[in-house]
Amino acid sequence: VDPVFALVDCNNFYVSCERVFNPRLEGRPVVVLSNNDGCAIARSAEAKALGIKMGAPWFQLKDLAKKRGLIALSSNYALYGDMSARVMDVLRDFSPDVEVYSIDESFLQVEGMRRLWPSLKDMGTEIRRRVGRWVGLPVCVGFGPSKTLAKLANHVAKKNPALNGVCDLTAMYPYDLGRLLGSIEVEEVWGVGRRIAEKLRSMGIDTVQDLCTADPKAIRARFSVVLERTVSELQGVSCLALDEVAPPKQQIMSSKSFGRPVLTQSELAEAASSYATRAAEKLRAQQSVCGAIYVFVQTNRFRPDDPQYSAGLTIPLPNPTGDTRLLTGAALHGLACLFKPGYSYKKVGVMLMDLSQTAVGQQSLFDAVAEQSAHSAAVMAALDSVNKRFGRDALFLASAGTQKSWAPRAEMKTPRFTTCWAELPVVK
DNA sequence: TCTGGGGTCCTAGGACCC
DNA sequence: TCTGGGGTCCTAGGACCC
Repeated sequence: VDPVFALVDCNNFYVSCERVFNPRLEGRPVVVLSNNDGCAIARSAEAKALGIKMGAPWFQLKDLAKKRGLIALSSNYALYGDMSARVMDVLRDFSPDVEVYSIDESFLQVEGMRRLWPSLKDMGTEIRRRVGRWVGLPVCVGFGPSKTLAKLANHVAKKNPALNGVCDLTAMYPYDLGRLLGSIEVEEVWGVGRRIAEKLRSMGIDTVQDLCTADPKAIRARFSVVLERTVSELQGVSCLALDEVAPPKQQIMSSKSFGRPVLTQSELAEAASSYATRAAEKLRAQQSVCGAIYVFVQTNRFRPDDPQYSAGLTIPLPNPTGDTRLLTGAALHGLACLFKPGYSYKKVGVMLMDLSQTAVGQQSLFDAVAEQSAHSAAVMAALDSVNKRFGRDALFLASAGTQKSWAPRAEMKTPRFTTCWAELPVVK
């Protein structure tokens, strides 16, 4: 049986999540901002109509807020993560084979389920209806014989209101499909970014159809095996399999911009300790340990007249560990080496590298080290269970600080409506 | 005053090995 | 005239994704 993939993608996901709990946002231009209230990373249709670009800095949009009633909200990841999980649960009713590709989109493999429906179009329409009714979010559905074509179908569904949010490329005649692909710019293809699009255009490949009919070997020679695969996928040959279980991450990063300039080593250290703690939690959640930690600091590159400084340092760990105390200690040691007074710092971050799975961890040659690491794992298990029960950071290292006056700004954040008892919506 | 934070994969080139 | 050749591992840099 030929594979059929569906790509289900939520429309303006973060904005749509906010609208579920604040219907007054319907019909109005709304953007959700990145961390530190920096850039617009989600836009309602009305905001797009005002000409607001993806990634536009908020300080440049404030004028629109005054004059055109643009509403900006800080990002609320607790809310979006929970809404995402609800959507994915609904999707699992339509196929057992689901790959959660990002917070707002999933691939489904549906060839085994299609006979339950008169057509794929009907299946897609029901997916839309059910996610809309049960979760409250609008989605679009694209079907294709490969993941790349399913992605493209989703794009077509989004751009053509007449399709009512569902596009099935598998049902099209080759001639019509060719005409359709010929009307879409090549950069809309999944895996073709700005640089590759530029190079393709210089070769006379402007539309998706041009890329689809290109010679795969020539593409491989001038680009790489990745783009060659993309061409095959566009031709309807599925090369990318559904990945149902996400493999453990190979590196874990935690870093954020400061809400204000930071000058002192002690404040940088609080932030580094906080981010090392967060990264270590993610590390343990995927049953990994890490063999090295990278710490970096940066000044504000958008202020070229200020003295600039950017540096990083990798600290190898003598024994792989997931212990917040050891990782924080290493991070702070690195920071002490990096810190130079007299600069106005904008960001600090840590990256955990050289990860391995706890179960296959190499045993230490020395009994004392093995004993220590067993003790450390027990302490971390206790720490994680306390924080799971009483809330994040119920128990934390004092080095992370208590005031955190350097914390990123989030001045327009909505409540955690679905994940925090104290912040449940109230109906009056 | 004010400009995000995560990730992945591939390639090229050098070191090194037999 | 006439430099071997094949392989692995590592790193840096570049491209992409959301």
